Amino acid sequence: MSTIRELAQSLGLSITTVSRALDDYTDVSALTRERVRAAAEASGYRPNAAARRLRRGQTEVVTMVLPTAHGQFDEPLYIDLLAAMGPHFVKAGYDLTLLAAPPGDEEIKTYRRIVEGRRADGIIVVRARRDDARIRYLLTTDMPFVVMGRSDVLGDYSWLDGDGLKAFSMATGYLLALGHRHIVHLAAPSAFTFATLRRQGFEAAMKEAGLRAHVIECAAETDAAYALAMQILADERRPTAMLCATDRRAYGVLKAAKDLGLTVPKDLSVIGHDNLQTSARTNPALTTMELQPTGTGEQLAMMLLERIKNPKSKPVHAIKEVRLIERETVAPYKLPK
Amino acid sequence: MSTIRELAQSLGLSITTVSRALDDYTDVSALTRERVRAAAEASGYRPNAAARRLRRGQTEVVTMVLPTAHGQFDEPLYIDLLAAMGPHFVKAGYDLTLLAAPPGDEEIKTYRRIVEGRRADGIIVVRARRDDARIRYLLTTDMPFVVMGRSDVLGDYSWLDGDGLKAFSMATGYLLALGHRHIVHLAAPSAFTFATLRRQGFEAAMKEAGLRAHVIECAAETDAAYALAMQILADERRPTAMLCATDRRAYGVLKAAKDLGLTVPKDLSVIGHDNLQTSARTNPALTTMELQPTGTGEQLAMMLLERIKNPKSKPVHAIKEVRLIERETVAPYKLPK
DNA sequence: TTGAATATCCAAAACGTTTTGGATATGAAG
DNA sequence: CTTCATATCCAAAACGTTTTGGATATTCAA
Repeated sequence: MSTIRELAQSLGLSITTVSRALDDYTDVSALTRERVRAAAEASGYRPNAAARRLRRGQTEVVTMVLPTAHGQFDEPLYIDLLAAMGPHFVKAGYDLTLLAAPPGDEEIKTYRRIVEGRRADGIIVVRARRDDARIRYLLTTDMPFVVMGRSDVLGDYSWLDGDGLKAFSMATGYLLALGHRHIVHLAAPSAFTFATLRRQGFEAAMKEAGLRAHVIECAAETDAAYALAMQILADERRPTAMLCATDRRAYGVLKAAKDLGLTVPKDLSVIGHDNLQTSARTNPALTTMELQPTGTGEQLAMMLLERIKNPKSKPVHAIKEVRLIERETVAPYKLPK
Repeated sequence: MSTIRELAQSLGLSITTVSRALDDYTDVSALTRERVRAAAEASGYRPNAAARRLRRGQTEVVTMVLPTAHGQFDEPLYIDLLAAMGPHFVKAGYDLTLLAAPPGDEEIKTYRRIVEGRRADGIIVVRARRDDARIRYLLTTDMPFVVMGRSDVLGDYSWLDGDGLKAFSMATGYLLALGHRHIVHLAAPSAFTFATLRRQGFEAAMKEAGLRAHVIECAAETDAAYALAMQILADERRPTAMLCATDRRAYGVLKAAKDLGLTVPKDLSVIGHDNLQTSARTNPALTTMELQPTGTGEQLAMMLLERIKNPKSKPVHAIKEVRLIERETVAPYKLPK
């Protein structure tokens, strides 16, 4: 229960001097500074966070709001991101707060609570949507924020995204080079920007090869992908390869193939995207794509810290390369005898 | 940038009355209360969190510190826990802050920072150790906390744990009933309480059956389990079943079996514990044990809220049942011809 | 009509910092 | 001996709430 007042009293100094000594001001003598330092250390004094925040007008907190469908953090991807950003915020003196909010009304309310109650100095918005109410709202406030993913919302804000278009174009090219001609793209709902970009990459590559681009939209859940894949793969004119917008969708495809007695990759090649931890351990191990997660977290953290420190600075946009991770779910297409 | 002062001024009321109106005090008339409410709603007024925290002496924040080896949140288990607790804290008006700290000096420093800087009203300690410096430290403070797992540290504090002893005793009995006689238990380091309990469960069941209990200690990482399993399973007198302290260790065993050309479960039965999301998707799907995650999160949240609200109340201890999830990695033992 | 009870309001203090705007002493320069 | 710069310190204000301890009307009972 030690306050700066008690500490000052025990040293026979004013609280002003103690405060300034601890904060490296030049108008306190080296001797006094050391004396104060030692006493603070010994008594375990630490400034009351609420008082300092009130006076300074900043919270030393950044918040990430996870969009979550049923009260669950269902995206391991964002947990990894969180993990990667954590240390950088800590080093800069910020706590990282995590909140979950279901999309819709509740989501914007959560953002308002943070902004209006001044509960954070900055916000990380993840899983950008093409028309994103969160971004639209934040642009009307002076709360610094960065976005993971791209959005169609216009305005000056920093964002970072993987190059989904190029990645899916390359992955398609990879399958084409292996002889596949009938490829189905299991896409995410077009409300998400990443879905559109990945789809465009697929379509561009197929078009260039003079082939028809077969796209099927699919909800995020593995079960939804499973149900869809069961239909697609039951057809005798089934595709020889499926390019999935996400790993979770790929899991559904893998399960459907297994249940239909198809061998992956002999009968069907599968590619995902995200490189979730699980993907290395599916059997066979999933061939997928990933945006280097650690570098990304650091970059995103730095982008936000810059926005906080210097709100007038020019927002930054970064498109990061996505790399293909070849594992065991892709094989050359062989004509059935 | 709206403050209670501005709101009061615009209404021609004192800030006292506005504050009390918003907080449902009885000494403000119904008419005034409604007027204040409406104005607050319209102007988007929300109390400044720092000011309210300073005055009230509470932070409306609870913190969970994840022990993390290399700056990574490596335990999906605790993420699920976090997800389960989140909504309950939100409902009670608390923000959930997440911090990561590597075990050792840095870990205690992180706890000191929270306690001494009054950065939280309560703390959730996870992955309890037999001699746990975090618990020892927290017991010297007046910070409310709850522990996930058991510890040998004596003192009055609330904790919740799965019944690992019974679970591993039952699982061993299950394998014995299927005819297995040569079972190896891949244990966690004995510094963790859960490791000791699970081991005791295994040993008790083996002893009752008059068999030798073969225990091998193994680091948490899948790779460590893999290396150990490669040795154990290469022996021609290899076990017919392996009971693993955690799913992550079981993954290593599964991989080793595959690399050695052994078929699971025909040649080797494997059981894990935790039921990580991934475990349902290994091939074959892992038979494992789990402590109901959602109920656990809620219970833990309630325990902490109770400690915060009523620090003098008697701490609570809960041992929750663990259930076996039968999937595809266990089969009866058949004599080789 | 008077006194007490009740209803409704508010001024000022307090929470623990950081920062503003000096005050005082010392030394150097003229 | 002044004057000015410099070094070192500090009292008081401010941040935006909540709470304490009344103050003022109004109503009711006698």
